[in-house]
Amino acid sequence: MAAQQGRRTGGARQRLVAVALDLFARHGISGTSLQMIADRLGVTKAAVYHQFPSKDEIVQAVIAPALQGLGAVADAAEARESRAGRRDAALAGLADLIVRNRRLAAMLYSDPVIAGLIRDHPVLRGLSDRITVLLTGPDPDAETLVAASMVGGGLAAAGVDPRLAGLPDDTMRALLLATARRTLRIGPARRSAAPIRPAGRDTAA
Amino acid sequence: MAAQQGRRTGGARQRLVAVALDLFARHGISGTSLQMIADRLGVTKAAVYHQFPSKDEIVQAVIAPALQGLGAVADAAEARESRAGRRDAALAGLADLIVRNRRLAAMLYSDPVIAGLIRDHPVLRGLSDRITVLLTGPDPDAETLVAASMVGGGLAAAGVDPRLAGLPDDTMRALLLATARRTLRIGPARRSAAPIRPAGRDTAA
DNA sequence: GTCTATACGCTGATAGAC
DNA sequence: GTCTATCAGCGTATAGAC
Repeated sequence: MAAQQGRRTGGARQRLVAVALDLFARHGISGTSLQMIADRLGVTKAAVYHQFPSKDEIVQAVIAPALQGLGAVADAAEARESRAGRRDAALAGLADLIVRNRRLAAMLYSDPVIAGLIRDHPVLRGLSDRITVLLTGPDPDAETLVAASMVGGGLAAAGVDPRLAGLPDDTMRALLLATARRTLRIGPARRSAAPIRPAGRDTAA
Repeated sequence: MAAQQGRRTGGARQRLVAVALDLFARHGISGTSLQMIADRLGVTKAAVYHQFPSKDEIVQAVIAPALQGLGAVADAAEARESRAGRRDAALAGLADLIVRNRRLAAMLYSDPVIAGLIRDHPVLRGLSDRITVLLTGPDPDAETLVAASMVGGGLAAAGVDPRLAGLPDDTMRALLLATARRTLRIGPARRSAAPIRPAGRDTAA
């Protein structure tokens, strides 16, 4: 693993974000110190502080691509005319995002620090709500709500599951989508719900 | 495993474990300091250290009932004769455990510290593997593995979802079970798969 | 961009009085 | 069971040299 040291052109900033993502996913955000990040990069803490003014800004930089991806998925899905179309597009977009950013997605879903961020930050909260509405419709009953909750958590959990790490992306995406649709009581996906390409892939673990 | 300390003498210990669970669930284990626990109890850190020799032992005490519950579920499920019976019993037991220990279940599933514990501790790892085998059978294909992974993560996610916090336990248990069975491509539950009563309920937040 | 050096609060943890 | 007092180490963060 040890994230592509060979990339000479790649800025120090990019390498820092990559190792931070890896450490955040493994130890959690609170469980990751700037010292750990610096050690992994082979530099000192001060060098880290040269790139980012605070740990919080590192967190922000790490999750930025995922937020951008989620925003793009929500935008695209909301543009559909039918409710089923919006739901299908959101689901396909989510599955695709998870596959291409496996660890990042799980971190977004499970880290308590992120949960606090979503709780407090209006923009993030709004994004989270938009996705929920896309999946469940405006006034979901308890059954739909439970299914949507399980799909969200299930997608994120599958994304990091080490037993699934070896699955090719295409297979993984198809299985995630099919299983999620079954959970939500939707029939097999139609071809129309093509994934979108918003955010870059996770740097290799 | 410090479940039933002598009613009078164990009062402080029980309260400590209860607030620790609440704080762990909210901020994660790494994000919870002994100072936070002490403050919530209205005592000093030294008083906390009088009850437990280390933070690690507090973590152990918090997750003990869940581990005991999981062990009981696995034992009961493995006693069934048919594979479908084992799978059904495991699923029903899991759903029941989650409902009665909502926050604890989610913490077990998502905290990086717990993940490390499971990775390193042979007993915990074995328990986790037993549950997986009960749900998927001995040699699962990729599709079954994805479904099982999503069910596990989904159950835990639903357990803490604030949108579902108001659902009565009976409703929640039934919906979790039905949705999980659908995800795993199993028909409606038969009456035989009755839940087991291993661990106490979460202490209120 | 990276380094050394440093500040200072908070961390988990210990010792001993009440 | 709880307290005060104290510890070494690590946490984030800053200043200034190279």
